[in-house]
Amino acid sequence: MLSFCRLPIPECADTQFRQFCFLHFSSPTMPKVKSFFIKDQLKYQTLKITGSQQEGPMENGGQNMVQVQQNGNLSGSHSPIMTGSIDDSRTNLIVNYLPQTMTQEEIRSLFSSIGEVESCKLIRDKTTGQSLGYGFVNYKSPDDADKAISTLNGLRLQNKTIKVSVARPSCESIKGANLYISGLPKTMTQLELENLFSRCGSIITSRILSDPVTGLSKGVGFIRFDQRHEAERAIKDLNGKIPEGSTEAITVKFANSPSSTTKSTIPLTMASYLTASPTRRFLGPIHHPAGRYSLNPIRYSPLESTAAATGLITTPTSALISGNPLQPTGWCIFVYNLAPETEENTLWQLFGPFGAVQSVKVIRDFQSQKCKGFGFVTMTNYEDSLMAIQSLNGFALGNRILQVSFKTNKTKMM
DNA sequence: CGACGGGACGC
DNA sequence: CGACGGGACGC
Repeated sequence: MLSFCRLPIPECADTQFRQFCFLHFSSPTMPKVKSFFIKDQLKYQTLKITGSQQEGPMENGGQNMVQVQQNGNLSGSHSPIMTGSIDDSRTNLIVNYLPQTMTQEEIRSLFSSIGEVESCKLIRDKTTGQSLGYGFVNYKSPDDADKAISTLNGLRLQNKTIKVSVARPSCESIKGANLYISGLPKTMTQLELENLFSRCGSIITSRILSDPVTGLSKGVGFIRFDQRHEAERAIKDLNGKIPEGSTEAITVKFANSPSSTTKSTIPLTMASYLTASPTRRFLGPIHHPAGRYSLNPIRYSPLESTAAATGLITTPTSALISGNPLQPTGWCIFVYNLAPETEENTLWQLFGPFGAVQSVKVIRDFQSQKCKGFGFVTMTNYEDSLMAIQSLNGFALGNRILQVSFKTNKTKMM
């Protein structure tokens, strides 16, 4: 069942190279060919494995390895572990792409089959407790660590192929080096993405997100650099830049941390629940048009104060307003004729009195950071949105007359 | 008269 | 000769 072979990789005992070794098989179930390459040196070697998966590779592999072996000292010639040393640079492994359900004890059990494990830690989300899919295994002996890499790297567990490599020493400078990139051309490949960012530093991983159904790129992706300063450089160099052959500027920023990612969707959902029904109860039934706005209607819309009540009869279906499909996010309102200096707080102040406002957005020119004359406001309740539109459309803000309506589907392309 | 974003965060 | 899955650094 195991789709790996025991295969010593002496040159990978060199810490500098080991972390760049990749092992893969040509076939998931019956590997005939095993190859590896050292990314930094663009050097790789393939071992043809034709016989038994246990003995054959051991011998073949060991001989083949000698060609690239630099200072292999596999069998007994190594010095004993330094007593009292805290040097775990050769014993500490990072295990990636673990199955979601795998526990720390299962990991410990698996890796203990190689040799004595000093410590084992599965990294979990701080708040949810969910596995983050990676962990650390520290062996007592460097030889066992080597053996674990050669034996367990590439092991298929459930739907995952785990990766076992030497962990970089824990160091502040490698944290926060993961970038989130948006605005990528839909045609851009992962390789092209890496080519774009490789000038800024050493890329550890990259990824372009794609729609699981269509397989098409979502135009966003990730780049993890080796060092945080490299990521910072990439933000400076590439944020707002237009890739060659594209017309759109990309956005480069630090990626969310895993824990904040899971948190972020919950408050929005909660907000919809909390604001929707209780608020309406306080407003009273529809046939009672004297809402809170009727106390001072002239303040917002002197010309339309009586018309405001007529829109409260029914909530339209999603088909009626094309820009507002019935979505959990609410009703999106287009606000036009904003001054260049307009900021978000202006929109909050304008729309807040009409009910729950989920978000506001002032659209700005990237270069000047001045408002392009319009913005968007998303409100939770249809009735509140309608009241806000009817009241604020035509409202004089400074020396400008606002135009306020539900958002349509217009885009630059159409 | 015109004018309708950006985000998206990996199972 | 040839090449790579997927949240990669301690929550």
